[in-house]
Amino acid sequence: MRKQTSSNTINKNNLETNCGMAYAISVLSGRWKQSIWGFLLDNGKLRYGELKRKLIGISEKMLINQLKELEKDGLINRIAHPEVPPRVEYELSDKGKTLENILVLMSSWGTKNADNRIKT
Amino acid sequence: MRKQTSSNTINKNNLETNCGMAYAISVLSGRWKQSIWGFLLDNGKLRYGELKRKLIGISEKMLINQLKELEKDGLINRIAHPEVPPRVEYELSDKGKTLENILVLMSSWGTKNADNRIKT
DNA sequence: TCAGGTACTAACAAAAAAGTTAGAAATGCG
DNA sequence: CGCATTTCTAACTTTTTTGTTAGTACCTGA
Repeated sequence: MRKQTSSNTINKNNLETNCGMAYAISVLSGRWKQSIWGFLLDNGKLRYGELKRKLIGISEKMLINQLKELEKDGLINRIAHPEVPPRVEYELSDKGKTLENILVLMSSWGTKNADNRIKT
Repeated sequence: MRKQTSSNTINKNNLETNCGMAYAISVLSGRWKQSIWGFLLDNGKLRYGELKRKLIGISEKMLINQLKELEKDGLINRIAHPEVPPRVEYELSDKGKTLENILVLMSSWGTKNADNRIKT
């Protein structure tokens, strides 16, 4: 899908491979990823449908999409039970859990600083 | 420019206003912002042209664009000297500097974890 | 007077991200 | 059989982000 030769993609890859900070931000940068991460931290395992109910406003496409990316980046585990109707659970992986310290800091930085924002 | 009623924008705003974590990530999420932040941390003040030379591959439009956003979010200060030819310096604001702890953590998390990435 | 350096701006185009809508597979149950 | 349940796909559109290219304004100094 993605054109690997566009200068857009080239620049992005350079930054991500050269800089751990950029990589860290990139794995958390989807519109819904932080929320998903937070719900999984609070709840342990959650089924697809439970996540959908918690993430108010998300579409099925975006939910799958964000879950797939988080899984690809190794932050979550997908546990599929071979049943019908299907039952799929998601949970933070060990790698995903190692973000906790950082994200707690970011969260408190954010709530402390968001109000200082200069309005447009 | 931006349509404030699209569900895209609504979702984005909801997440950013409800969650400090999302706000923190959003102010750092431009393609070049982390690099700009890093150079300003290392160098103190930098002129527009100096930044441009350091940010290899950036276009003038993107440089201005990212600087304007960082300024709007209060992370950097813009110091314009009334001279000809113009001289404009950028530096981290106090608010911008408060991100240092977090970004150092993120950076080391990133370099530690980027290799574990599951390739496509 | 006119090129040169500096920090931008504007108009447009391409690419990526997000959203919408419709539907598919698989099986148990009435 | 036909329907419900659950987790996803696929095709398509809209919105946002990023990139390209060509300028501009200003004074200085030759």
